[in-house]
Amino acid sequence: MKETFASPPAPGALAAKVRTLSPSMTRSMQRVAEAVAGDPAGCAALTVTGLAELTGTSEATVVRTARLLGYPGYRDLRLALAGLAAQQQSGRAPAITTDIAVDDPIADVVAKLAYDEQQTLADTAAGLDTVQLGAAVTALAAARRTDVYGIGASGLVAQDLTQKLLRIGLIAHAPGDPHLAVTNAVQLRAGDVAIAITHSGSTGDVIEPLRVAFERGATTVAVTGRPDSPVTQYADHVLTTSTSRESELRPAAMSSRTSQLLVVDCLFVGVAQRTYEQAAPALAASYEALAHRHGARGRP
Amino acid sequence: MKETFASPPAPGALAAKVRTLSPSMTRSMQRVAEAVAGDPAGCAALTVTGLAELTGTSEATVVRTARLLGYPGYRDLRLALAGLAAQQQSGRAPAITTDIAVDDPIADVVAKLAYDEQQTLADTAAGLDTVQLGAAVTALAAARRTDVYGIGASGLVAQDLTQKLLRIGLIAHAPGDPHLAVTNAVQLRAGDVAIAITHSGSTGDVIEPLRVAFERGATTVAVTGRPDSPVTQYADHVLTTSTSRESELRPAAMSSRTSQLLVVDCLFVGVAQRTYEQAAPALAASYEALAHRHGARGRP
DNA sequence: GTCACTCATGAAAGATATTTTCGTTTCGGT
DNA sequence: ACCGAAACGAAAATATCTTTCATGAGTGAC
Repeated sequence: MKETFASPPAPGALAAKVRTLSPSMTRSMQRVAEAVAGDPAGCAALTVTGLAELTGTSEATVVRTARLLGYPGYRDLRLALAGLAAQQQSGRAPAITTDIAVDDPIADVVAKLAYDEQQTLADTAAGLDTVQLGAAVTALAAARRTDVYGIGASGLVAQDLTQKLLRIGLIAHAPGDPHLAVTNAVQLRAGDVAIAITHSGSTGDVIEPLRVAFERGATTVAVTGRPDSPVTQYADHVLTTSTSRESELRPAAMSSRTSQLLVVDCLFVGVAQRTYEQAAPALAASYEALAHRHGARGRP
Repeated sequence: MKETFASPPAPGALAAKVRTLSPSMTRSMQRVAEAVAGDPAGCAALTVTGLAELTGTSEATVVRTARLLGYPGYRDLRLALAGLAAQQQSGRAPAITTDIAVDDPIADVVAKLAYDEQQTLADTAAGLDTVQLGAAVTALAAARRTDVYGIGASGLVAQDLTQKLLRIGLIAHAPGDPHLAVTNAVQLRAGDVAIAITHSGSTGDVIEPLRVAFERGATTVAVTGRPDSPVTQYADHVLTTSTSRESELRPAAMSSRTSQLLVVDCLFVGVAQRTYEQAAPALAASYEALAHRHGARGRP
């Protein structure tokens, strides 16, 4: 075996090459070349024998055609064809810009959702004020205790942040009940931190505890999609999340959640960096504990 | 669980799949998988024998690895590799991510986190089995009631899904307590749906209620990063989430959550499509209700 | 420690796919 | 009608891929 390295198969050039070489081809070869140019993806799935049958010719002719097109043999033509097919496929992506429709096939739904969330992440990262973020991180790292307020979908984000902070040894709460939240907020004082998470910035149940914390002298942070909304009134630092367009089938909650989670992750990693000496072993310990638990229960 | 491998050869998902399946691979297979993920273009140019030599293993091992990655044999893996190589060549980012370091400035943290999560989303979307997803959606749309099980970070995802399903008028629960979960599971019967969300696939507290639901005849769905893990044993449909590599400052929970949320969103939108007549007014109604609430309390 | 057992592994046999060879067919010119 | 050249495909030869099977390394029980 020699394993010849053919000239780079020049992706899009195939159709052109077929046209150029067509005159110098015999009838059978033209049939093969046509099939290949017409449906690269389909042909890539066929063996020599398969392609020979499809075009009503023989294996030998297929190989001859491959040679004429500049490849050492059919095997290499096939590889090039697969590459071409993949490129074509990926080029056919921009159907994504449209909204999700009721009759979209499930594969499109996946693609569109993924794309939208990626977009949301990019927007959020671009729009995040790193100065405010840094200030919030500093406050968190030094806090005696931290409260995180959120309701509904944002409540889950609040809990997510709380879980993470607990993992690195900080004291954090995410009261689920609005009354409990206010009760908690009353306990805060200077040096503590309160974080309110609300997309609209107008959720009374979340604004209220933040206001209390603010008045008690705690450092307050608002994570909201509306930097001009009521909640910012009581926030020392405002972190803006991004809102991509919503639609009937894609409620705003979906993208705001993605955005909020990115912000929350940034807060977490920032704090973990600042408190590395304490955070690293704490993280390792909680990881260990869970691993054992899984080992013990998972595989009987 | 049946469906040992039914994964469609989804081109972009390869690196992710390697990462996902790596734990269940033997040493030699890992060497092969690594080579393939590391240099798709180079490997596409090699025959089985060549790749076996390169990785210091045997042809048999190479074929075995190809199988594990979801292809019928090496030939098909090679074809997919060629496709991948072509895509990379045509201007797709090589995906070089440096880990987050302790002394990274906060702006870098934001950028890296956003990029990683975007990557995770892309991987998940590419690796999601739309057939399984469709089946799960169908079951959900027709379910009398739905239970969603999850613990820790995955518990929040479970709640997120539950909240969404409730919004479109379905009956869904996400019991937080493991005992409560089992108690709930006992109530399920044929036609109902149980969904287990667990990254490791080995969380006993989540497997147990799913097993109960499974035995009661409910349709069971597992959302997990490990398609070969114990939880899939009791799952009619397995939805695989993607795992990007974790690091000290970036626990696995972070990217698995992103991935899980995408899957959950897909489920939700899929169900909303199928039950559009019912879902659309329900969504509108809940939107209305919240808007009034914000208006009333937000602006005093 | 030893034994029995499982499982990963590669050598080689077996099956396919590709390439080459070679004889037949076709076609244009005389 | 006959000749020669080129096209073509059947089948042999080769390369490549897949499967089988024996071996040995690792693991847990005793």
